[in-house]
Amino acid sequence: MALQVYNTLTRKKELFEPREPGIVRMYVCGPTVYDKAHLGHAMSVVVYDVIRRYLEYRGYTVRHVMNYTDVDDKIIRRARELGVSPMDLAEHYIQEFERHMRELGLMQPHVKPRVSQEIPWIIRVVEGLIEKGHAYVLENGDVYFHVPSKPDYGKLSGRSLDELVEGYRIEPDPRKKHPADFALWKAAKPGEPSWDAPWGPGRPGWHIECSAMNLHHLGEQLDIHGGGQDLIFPHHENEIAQSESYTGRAPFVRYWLHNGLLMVGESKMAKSEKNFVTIDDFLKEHEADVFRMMVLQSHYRRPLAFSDATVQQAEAALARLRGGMKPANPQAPGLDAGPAAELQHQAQEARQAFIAAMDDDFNTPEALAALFTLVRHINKAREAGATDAQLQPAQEVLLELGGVLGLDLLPKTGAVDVQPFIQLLLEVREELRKQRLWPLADRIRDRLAELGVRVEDTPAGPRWYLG
RNA sequence: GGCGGCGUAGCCAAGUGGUAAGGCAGGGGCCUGCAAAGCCCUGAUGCGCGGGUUCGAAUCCCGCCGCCGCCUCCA
Repeated sequence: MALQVYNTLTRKKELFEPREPGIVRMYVCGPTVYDKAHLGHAMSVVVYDVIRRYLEYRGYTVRHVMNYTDVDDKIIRRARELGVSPMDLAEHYIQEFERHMRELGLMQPHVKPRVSQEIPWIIRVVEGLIEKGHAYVLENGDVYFHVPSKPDYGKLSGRSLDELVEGYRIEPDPRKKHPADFALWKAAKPGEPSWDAPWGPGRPGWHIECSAMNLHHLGEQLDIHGGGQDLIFPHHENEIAQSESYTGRAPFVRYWLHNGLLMVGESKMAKSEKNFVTIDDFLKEHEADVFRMMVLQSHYRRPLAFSDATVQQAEAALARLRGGMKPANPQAPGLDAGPAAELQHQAQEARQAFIAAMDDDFNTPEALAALFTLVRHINKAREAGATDAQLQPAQEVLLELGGVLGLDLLPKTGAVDVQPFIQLLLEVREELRKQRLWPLADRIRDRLAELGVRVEDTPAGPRWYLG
């Protein structure tokens, strides 16, 4: 078995073979930092976090780059509304996004370049494109990429230039040589951030930053480029045009991965739809793994339904996975050698099924199905009287595979020193139960639950856990 | 209008030619003082609709219907 990934460029699943064996160069489009991030952004970063974790689990060394767009029309506009400097505004939201990444349990990208710090590389690429005849400078200092200079333009999004022109819903700028030409550099305007360049001061257009950052941090050709499906056109199409025209090398990207969008009812979660839930608001009500679970329960290329019901379902599913990690029943007699060995075997099968599922274009719903099956086997073994020592190997597999998905399935143990007190309370409660003083016994259980200690009675005595 | 994609049980969602995973919710049972947790059993004779190809189709082809994304900033 080998890893297969779906490539937007070819619209097929392909055998994954990085250009340099064992090394994966991966770039993911990050946010434009002009406002609070919502769950749509969170979905994207979680998807690529899982992909990276799995690649590393499979033994690849991943070099992961995610950019921050901190120079942009929207940032400038919003800063003006708020009366702050665009750079201060961007810095604020970068810090906030950094916090989100920690709260969501994401692995840190190795490099997180910002447009404002990549200007020399951007200028170098724009200059190269002008020299090679792929770009031209207007009188006012704007620089445009000339789309017809790239004959295979449209290969990613599946559009021809003719189709594009027909589809235009806005009047093309008459100064452009071709209606599809797009800005690489916008001439400086009063009150906007700008940098000097050989053809005049200004700031970069949106698409050029990713080409320049890739060149700088990953080289001329990369293995994986990810982003939301809404970035396929024009952003990624333009990125290909820029990079391949500049370097003269193709393909710029071996595997283009695009995640489906987060849906609220029938439309995508977006700022403009006013249907978004911010990451902060979600995390006030739920832990991060609930969101991750929701993302994992659907395939990354498909749209993901977001609603109160799907959140609740994810919460329940997560609790079920964690249930597999519960300890053995008190005074468990132990399993015979046969059934004990059977559990180990089932754990190995679960691992194989998990890998097979993930190898098939990161099929996380199927991978989760393997984990649920393992949980059922563990639960059965526990009910059959397995000891902790007998459960442990299978539980370690569960923990390992959950970890590959970025889930923390380990029950919270809390401070060690509270345990004697809980034990004491439970002993007292057992006495009360023996004397059939149910109201008092239930009160202890209810009060402990309020304090976050869940007590479950079993025939052999009570067990408890934090949660 | 153009391009891309989707439509699978109450909900979420895998499966892309070999006879429908998994989770949630629901029902029945076991266990239990109760509760919780867990275990067992249970749900689509059918995968938007209508044709076609095939020994065989949710999966391929054709035609409809509905929905979404992109074509303007967007993860």
